[in-house]
Amino acid sequence: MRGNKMQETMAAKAPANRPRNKTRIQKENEERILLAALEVFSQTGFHGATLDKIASAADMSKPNLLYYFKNKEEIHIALLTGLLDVWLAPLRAIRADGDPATEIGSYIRRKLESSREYPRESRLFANEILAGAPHIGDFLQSELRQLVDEKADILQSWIDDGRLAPCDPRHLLFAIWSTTQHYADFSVQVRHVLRLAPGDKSYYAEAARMLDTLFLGRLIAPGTDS
Amino acid sequence: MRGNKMQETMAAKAPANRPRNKTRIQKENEERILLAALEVFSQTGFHGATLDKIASAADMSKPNLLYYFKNKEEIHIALLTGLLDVWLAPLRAIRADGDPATEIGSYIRRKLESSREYPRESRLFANEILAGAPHIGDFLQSELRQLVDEKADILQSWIDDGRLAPCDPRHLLFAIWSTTQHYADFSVQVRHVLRLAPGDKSYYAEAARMLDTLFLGRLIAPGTDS
DNA sequence: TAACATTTTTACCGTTTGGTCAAATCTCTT
DNA sequence: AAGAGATTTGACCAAACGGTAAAAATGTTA
Repeated sequence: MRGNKMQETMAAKAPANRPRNKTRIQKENEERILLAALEVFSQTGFHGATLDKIASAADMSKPNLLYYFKNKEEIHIALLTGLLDVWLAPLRAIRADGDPATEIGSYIRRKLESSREYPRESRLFANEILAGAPHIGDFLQSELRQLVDEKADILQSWIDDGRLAPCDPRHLLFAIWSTTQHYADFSVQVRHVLRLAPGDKSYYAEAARMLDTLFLGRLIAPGTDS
Repeated sequence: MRGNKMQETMAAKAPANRPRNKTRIQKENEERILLAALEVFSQTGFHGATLDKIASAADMSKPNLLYYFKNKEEIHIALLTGLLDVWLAPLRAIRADGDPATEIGSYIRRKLESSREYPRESRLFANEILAGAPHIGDFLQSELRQLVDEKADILQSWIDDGRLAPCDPRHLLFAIWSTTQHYADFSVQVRHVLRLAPGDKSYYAEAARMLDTLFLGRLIAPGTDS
């Protein structure tokens, strides 16, 4: 078939296609678009975001935006997939040969840090899960589940050794995820309850103390059985 | 002014108006609409929900739906405001004269029960907060904050009495909210990690055990300092 | 059952939105 | 400086969306 030349031409015309080195402009603009899209998606969710909003946030015309990403969903997926490794990184760092308290404490600190440094990413992720994970169902079933299995085994071994209270390791992870991400995803509520101005992140220090008490110390004083 | 008759006529024509007893049909249909809207809003968020979807879920034509609620936002607000009391109820029930472990344990159980029984409501609420609470900002600043202040005082008195570990009471509440609501809001993720089928809620038993260990027991075994 | 109010439907409208297309402009290499 | 390819733009479109108006149908009540 004499489609060879055809393919070359195609690849040159459409930048999002097959392996063809990216131009300087391509790299710059894709970056700009993703940054703008993160802002917009994390504020209004997938359906609330419009291509016009993203384009104007990226200081770019809508057709130009669509020159780099073929539709709205592709931008969303690009953002999410770029996110997943960041999301998993703190979990990956848990070591089997460490001390339970140290490892769990470090994990909590990393997740909390992640919430403080990347609240938009956290909200993007939360939105996706809330919506039923239409785009990252595969990730949840494969990469995430496998890594959780792996780390749950480590936690289980600590339980078996009597160094950790008997509990379902996966639910322990759920508790860490929810408490740490809460400060990014529900920051509006947190701020209203604490009477803080928008953008004030001073509550993270107290949050860290609370989570240390909760996960590493004990909350209820002994000898207070009713 | 001879506008009296005018007012009466107005009130009769527009059902959503001033105090005029609701018809049987009005009560039925408003209920149907709110139920359908809860389903749709909780699945796709405010922007993802369309009047057509809600109408068809309520088995009703769109103009007919708009005969009962004047626009999309009004339906959303009606749902949310109906929700807030339910959301606060478990917190209200905390008693100052109770035992810390008992009170906190009961509170957790009530919140967890709420997540299991009303996951759609929980997701609706989560969506609203995630979006920056555009419709319930007032609630957060007034009712919620006041009640939290009140209950935080109770927790603080327990801390002062040495019956509860020193910690910021508000952050303790955050931890309870996040961990319990996580099972409703992030159920997709929970199910994927646990390899459960959609609709399977069997994980709530284990969740309750985990949260008891976390909040009422101690997670890290003593004497394991590194 | 007649009169009146309530409810439902049909047909429609303006706007927003995701997306296309071809022409124009810019950039880079030779 | 010229030519090829990459990028940007303006003009446009069909579908979806939120919402309206008025007539038709139904329910209620005296």
